Amino acid sequence: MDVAHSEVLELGIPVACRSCQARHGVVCGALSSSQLRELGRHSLRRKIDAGCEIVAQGSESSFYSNIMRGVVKLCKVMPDGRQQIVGLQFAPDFVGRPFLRESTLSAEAATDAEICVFPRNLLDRMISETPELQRSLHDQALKELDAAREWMLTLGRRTAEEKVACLLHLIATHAEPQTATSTAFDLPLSRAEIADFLGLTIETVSRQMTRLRKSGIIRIENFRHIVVPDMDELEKKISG
Amino acid sequence: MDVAHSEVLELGIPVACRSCQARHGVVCGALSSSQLRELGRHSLRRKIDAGCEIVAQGSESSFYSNIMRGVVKLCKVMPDGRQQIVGLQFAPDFVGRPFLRESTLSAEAATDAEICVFPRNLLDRMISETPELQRSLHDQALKELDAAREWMLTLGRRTAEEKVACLLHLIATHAEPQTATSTAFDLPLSRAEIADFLGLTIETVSRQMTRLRKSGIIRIENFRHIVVPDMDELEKKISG
DNA sequence: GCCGGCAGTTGATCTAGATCAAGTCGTGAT
DNA sequence: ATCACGACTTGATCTAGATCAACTGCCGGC
Repeated sequence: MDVAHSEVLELGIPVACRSCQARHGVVCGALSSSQLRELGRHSLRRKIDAGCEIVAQGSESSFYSNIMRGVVKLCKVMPDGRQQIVGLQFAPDFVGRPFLRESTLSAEAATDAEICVFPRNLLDRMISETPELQRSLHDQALKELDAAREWMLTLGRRTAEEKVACLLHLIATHAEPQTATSTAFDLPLSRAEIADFLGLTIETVSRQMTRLRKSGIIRIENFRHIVVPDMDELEKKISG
Repeated sequence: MDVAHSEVLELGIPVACRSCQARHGVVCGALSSSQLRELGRHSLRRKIDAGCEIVAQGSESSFYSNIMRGVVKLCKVMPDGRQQIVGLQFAPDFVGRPFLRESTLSAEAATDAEICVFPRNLLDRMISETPELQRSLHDQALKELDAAREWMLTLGRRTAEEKVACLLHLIATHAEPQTATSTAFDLPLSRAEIADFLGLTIETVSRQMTRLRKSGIIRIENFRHIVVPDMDELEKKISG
């Protein structure tokens, strides 16, 4: 986090400033400075290691968070162990389910991450007092809903190769482009996680990755680092 | 609609009353009587035949609606014609995408239906003026998001038989139960639509339906009418 | 430097569900 | 009554992706 842009609040916890909302999360951008100060007094900034759980499926959670850095995966698991990743979240997304205490999914850091943790009661009160905050959370919920439905199309109707291309495209759009057409990024997910996101097996994911590599659409360096020389070529694999 | 419970407003259009929100849609339940009167003055109640489109994918829509009766399906289609139903909506759900003019999906009546159509501009104004309305739409968005993610698990990780059981379960929970354990309902979707909802083909849907029939979990009368003698048995097919 | 273990790849085989091809049933028009 | 058509079912076959089984390459501990 860019400390020059943050307010350092009571307890020494940097939370956010109003002038650069995008960097600091959907929550903080919608609050007045006195609300921010109060929230900061009760919030905690935490470093999270990859793989560490933020919210557990089926548990009651007494806090919300904002992602400040890193990638968070949202998972659902069935009693028999089958697993599906139902969404990825990037900074500055909000993590938590307003208006419902029990979580129907788990949130887990996919990479090392930093989050800002808010007490649930306090934030709930602020939501009901601050239409601008309600609006900003409503807005995020709708974006997630659009993304979820787009992914339903991918899960239900695309081939394995298209699915993998979709995943690479999704992650590429959250990375800084290198030039007008090319992008490079580190995959935040293992092959097993990609499989659980796409409804495939590890082996098929691997095969489709090498297919895309052999066709020249991507380069793979050290398993996790991906180079896309031409995003248009990648998009052609998706549109169907 | 229960006319005894409605206010008949200017233009003779019955819209809603505050005392029985559930019957009349998430929008009307959150409004004051003067807002209701204003909204009613610019709203239209419409009967819609099965198959008729309410909002087209990719189009700009200048209205929202509330479902008063019937079932609405939300579809996404790919350029090459592959199709995925990404959600079903029942009365009293709200139809439309707040904060975004262009629709990324189409909404189509799955059965004969009745909807209440609101001008977009007017309702947008009311949303920004009425935290209670914002809250109620936020709440519906979150419910749809939960449902979408549950369905992602179904699409990505369940077998064909489980998928069909999930669909029947979903529709059964929106029908009036007959006794403590048994339910009966008319399917609002054709086999082709069920296939597009589950990411399967017509033939597999049909085969799995007869499998469930032969195993005694459901009875099928006249193709479209389903009897579930014991909902617990149906749920067992789902949990995995 | 060697060893063990995890993450990923690649190959051989199997199978759930797709595809192709007849069917049946029910309904509405002539 | 008969025909035509659309919605659904059923059967035979095919195939994309799953499963099973090596194998590679990297990284960390000793």
